[in-house]
Amino acid sequence: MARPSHIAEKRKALLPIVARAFADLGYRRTTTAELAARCGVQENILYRLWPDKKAMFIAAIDYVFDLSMQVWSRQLSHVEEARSGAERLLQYEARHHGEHGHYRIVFAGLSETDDPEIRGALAGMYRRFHQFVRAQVAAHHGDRNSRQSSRAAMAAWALVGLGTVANIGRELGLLNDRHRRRLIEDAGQLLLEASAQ
Amino acid sequence: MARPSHIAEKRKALLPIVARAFADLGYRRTTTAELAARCGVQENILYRLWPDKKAMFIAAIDYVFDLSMQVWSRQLSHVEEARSGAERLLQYEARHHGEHGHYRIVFAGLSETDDPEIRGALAGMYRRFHQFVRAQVAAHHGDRNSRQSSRAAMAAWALVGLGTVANIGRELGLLNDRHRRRLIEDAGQLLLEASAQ
DNA sequence: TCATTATGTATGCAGATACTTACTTAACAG
DNA sequence: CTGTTAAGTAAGTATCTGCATACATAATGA
Repeated sequence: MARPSHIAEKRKALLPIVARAFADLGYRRTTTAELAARCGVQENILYRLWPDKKAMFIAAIDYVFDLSMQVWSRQLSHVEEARSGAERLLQYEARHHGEHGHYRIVFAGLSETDDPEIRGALAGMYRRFHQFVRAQVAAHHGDRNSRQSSRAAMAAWALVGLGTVANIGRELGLLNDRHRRRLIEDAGQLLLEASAQ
Repeated sequence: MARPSHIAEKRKALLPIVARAFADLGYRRTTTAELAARCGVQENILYRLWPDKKAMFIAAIDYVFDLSMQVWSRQLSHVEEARSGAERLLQYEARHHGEHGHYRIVFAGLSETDDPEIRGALAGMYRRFHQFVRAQVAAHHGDRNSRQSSRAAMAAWALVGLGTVANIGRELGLLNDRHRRRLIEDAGQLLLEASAQ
């Protein structure tokens, strides 16, 4: 009939702003009024794009995951024989880890883990994240898609932990850029090598 | 004059309850009304013990740190020559890591890191925590109080990260007890050994 | 005993906060 | 042109929240 909906595009356009708000303020302090103001719209418009505030938050979680996946696969697509994908990602992260502050959304979510929907979104996100890292580790070890060793899985979790503590250290001013970089590079390499059976 | 104050004792008595509330609910959702109800007192009584809600939260942060320090030093006091302190702590954590859910207070705090007081409390807590782990790692490496190597510092951060990701994995149901235990034991041992120069 | 101070109860309040309602305006298909 | 529906504006509401106040009671030292 009349006037096609542009809801999907609008969602896509506002999502980065919404995600930044949640990253800046955490879940509770990010009020719907604040979100609307940052987006330059009225609150009810946000409620036409998402059913409630929780859905906006979950969309933000998915957004930051998709974004870092995008960045990482771009990094992997640069064909280079000298280093494995894992090594290239490690080097990239050593330089750019967490520079957008998006991980703060994860911390915010981890304070709301008794909500089953938020918990589910976070769990799925971590699962996919870990799966990706684990595949890179396994490839580095030379396992070609065969049943991946549980050592690779363990190393992948440890690497995720490394990234997390690097973020915490940055956030709290306990690790400067140089230290953080060395931490990720050295400990990362160590985990990568030492876990190779 | 008249009637001595028991404020310090009351604070001490209520602190575990306050800490649990923050761990269960995060910072914002833990209302002063909720705190009062859990403590079985009226709100204004809490405000006689601490100047404001933020102070209650910071007290909770310190409390969980003191508590785990207490547990750890008890673990270290069991004299045993076969294993280093680091190894004993690792083994203990592999079995009991995060079982009180207190680390959720940290996640809550990390969502409020733009508040300078909370950030300061968290940073101090992490600093002392890391310092402790680092000393254990250095001792394991045989460095007897001399200038501790930066490798020990790095390994200590990685170990803290390991604990963090183990907590996240537990919280989100991504790591069961068995996996979490193996992760801490194996990756922990690996970090301990491989970082020894 | 009495002045002083801790402890406890009840209630108040100004400003959020998530979400809604009522209504106007503008785009597009037929 | 026109009927339909999306996009936008403005204001409202019920409830919550951190914190304050007013007042009664009880313990204690002098």
